[in-house]
Amino acid sequence: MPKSGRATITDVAARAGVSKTAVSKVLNGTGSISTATRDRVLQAARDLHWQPSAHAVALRRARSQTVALVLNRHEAPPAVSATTAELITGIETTLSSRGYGLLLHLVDQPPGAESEIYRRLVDAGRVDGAILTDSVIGDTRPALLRELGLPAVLVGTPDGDDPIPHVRTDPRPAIDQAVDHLLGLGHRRLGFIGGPATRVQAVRRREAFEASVRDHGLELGPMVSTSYSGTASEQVTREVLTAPDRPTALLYGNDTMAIAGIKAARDLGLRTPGDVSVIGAEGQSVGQWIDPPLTTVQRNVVLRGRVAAQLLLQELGIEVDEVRWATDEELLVRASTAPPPTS
Amino acid sequence: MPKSGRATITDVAARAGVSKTAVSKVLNGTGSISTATRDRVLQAARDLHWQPSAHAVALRRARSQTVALVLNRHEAPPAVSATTAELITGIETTLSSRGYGLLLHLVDQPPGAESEIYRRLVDAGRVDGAILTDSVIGDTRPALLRELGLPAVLVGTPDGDDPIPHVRTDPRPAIDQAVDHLLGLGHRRLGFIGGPATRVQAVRRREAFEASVRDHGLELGPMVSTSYSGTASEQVTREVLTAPDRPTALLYGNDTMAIAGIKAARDLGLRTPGDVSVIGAEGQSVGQWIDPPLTTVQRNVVLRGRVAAQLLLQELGIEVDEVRWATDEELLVRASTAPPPTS
DNA sequence: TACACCTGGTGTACCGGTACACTAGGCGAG
DNA sequence: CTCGCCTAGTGTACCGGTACACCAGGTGTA
Repeated sequence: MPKSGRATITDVAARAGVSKTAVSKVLNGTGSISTATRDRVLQAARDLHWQPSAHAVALRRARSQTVALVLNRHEAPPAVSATTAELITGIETTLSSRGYGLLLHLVDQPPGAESEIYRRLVDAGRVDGAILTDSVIGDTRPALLRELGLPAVLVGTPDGDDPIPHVRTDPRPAIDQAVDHLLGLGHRRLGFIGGPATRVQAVRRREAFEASVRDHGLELGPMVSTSYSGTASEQVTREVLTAPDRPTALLYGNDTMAIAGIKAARDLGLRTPGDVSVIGAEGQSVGQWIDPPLTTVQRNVVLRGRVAAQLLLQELGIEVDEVRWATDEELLVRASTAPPPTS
Repeated sequence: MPKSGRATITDVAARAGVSKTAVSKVLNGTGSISTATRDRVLQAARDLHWQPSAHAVALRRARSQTVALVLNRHEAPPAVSATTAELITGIETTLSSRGYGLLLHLVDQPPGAESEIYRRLVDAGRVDGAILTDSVIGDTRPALLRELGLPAVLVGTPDGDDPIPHVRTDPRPAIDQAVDHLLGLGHRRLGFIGGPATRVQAVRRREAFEASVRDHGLELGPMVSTSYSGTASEQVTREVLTAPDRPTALLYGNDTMAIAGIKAARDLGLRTPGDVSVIGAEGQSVGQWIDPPLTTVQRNVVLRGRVAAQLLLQELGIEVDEVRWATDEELLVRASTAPPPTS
């Protein structure tokens, strides 16, 4: 008779008339068990709604089947942004298909001070691995996690030549597409308003832009690094557009910045794309509804999350489908870019 | 000598020269322990970087200190939307301040088919409670979770008079603010383009709008329920604006819908707010950068998440600060609303 | 003086699984 | 016929904590 409360392996064993060990073997497919017994056990398990206790298994195996995603909300108040949300989607989908859980953690301290968080997570044995994002210059997390013995994967570009497994996109091809596109339209003076100089991704992108412009035989226009927010972008854009010799086209670090930039231009009496062309990044869906529809460097963040999770599972010794990863960026031309004004 | 691998309670006990029981008592503040012993134990624990094994504790106590958030990505491909992201921020912040973890789960099946997910989570003892969102008409989840004995809290409005604890905002006050605002500008014919009729929140909002319009002594304009997406909104808006006797102002179910609506109007040659006034909902930050800046019914989703988590902790028997909750909606007037055209 | 009671501990079973050692019986080879 | 080996299991220690029973010694009280 199934009593109240959750069923245990002992209940299942009793109902099937076998030992606990037999049940365990059936469940894990280890050892040898006759088909008849197997079926009886499986039936008993179904009858009793039995699921092995995640904690008992974790305790015995010293494996929690859980992965941590620690997000830093120190610099960006909306810790979980729309992009992060997509990332989570990709990660979780892959993880759960392999029976892994995703433990989400938000941190308020500045990066680096998070070390205590990771240490706790590891010491308490809550997670088997971690996924990192938003790598910064001089990031200490990869080294910390190696020291703690916690497998980890970085979504983005590692700082320096840190050997942490990662999912990175070379920013150059998409930047080239954008620059080609603008040159094709007749632009000769391009500006760049990217993310903060503390972030590896932002720095690499900026470098790629510089290189691309030079390789095209152009002079560099204004280049600014600022926070990934609309507010910062609006202000910086105003400065860039009021300075002498203003650029006729602007590349931004993300779509929010680009949209805020368009507003800054508008406030100055400059039309987009008539007076200034604008290119965003990330490809959030809202870009297609605004006026003008935003030309942007689209990025497949869900895929990025999926690949990161696969990489981590691989790191944990789980069999996964072959991981293929080339790039996920592509220029999506809409209407915020046009030939420059004929001065 | 601290050996390799994680320290256990036995290591700490040995180092402090006491029994495991003593260490446990110190840690949990149960039983009586002299100050001297207490200090020795605490010191030993620090020395060894000891954190009690989450799984051992969970196994013994039959409590996992973890809460599930199951998101349904069946109807809305970007399972984790920007709004959901804010919700998560609120939930996680509160949870982790009490030592609780947040386990995130995405589901692809239609609502209802998720029951298997919850059952598994419960049977495996992975979580102590759950937070639900996006309640639908005829939602079976609250009943299911009651049957499973899993404490749960709903973010949103329960269907019918389901007794599930919840965080709900009466849509009426904010709708009244919006309607007052529009009437004050001189509008007399208002349209409503809201979320799908399957969603409780969307239905209540629509009812509130109807009631508000009637109570103001106006005739009802066109009212449409559609999916919470820009694509759907764009199409529906076009239909509403091309039908005879078109409204001069439109209320939307969220900001994305509103922004897509503005585009639809623009494509028809109608200016916002000159020809049609538009009001969004949710108050995503992008609304402030677009042209025109979006008037919207702002909502404090982070706070909503915080309160939901508090409620759940309370349900779990944890002491929490007094939970105060009144409403979190307010009309934020920007520039997408203006007097109607003088025909 | 005897007894109850409090303080500050110790010893051990147990939570629900898994790993490993071990065994009974059947069968093929020498 | 005997041995070895394979199949299909059983028995039990153990993972790292917590709960509960118990105990020594000091103090208060009748």
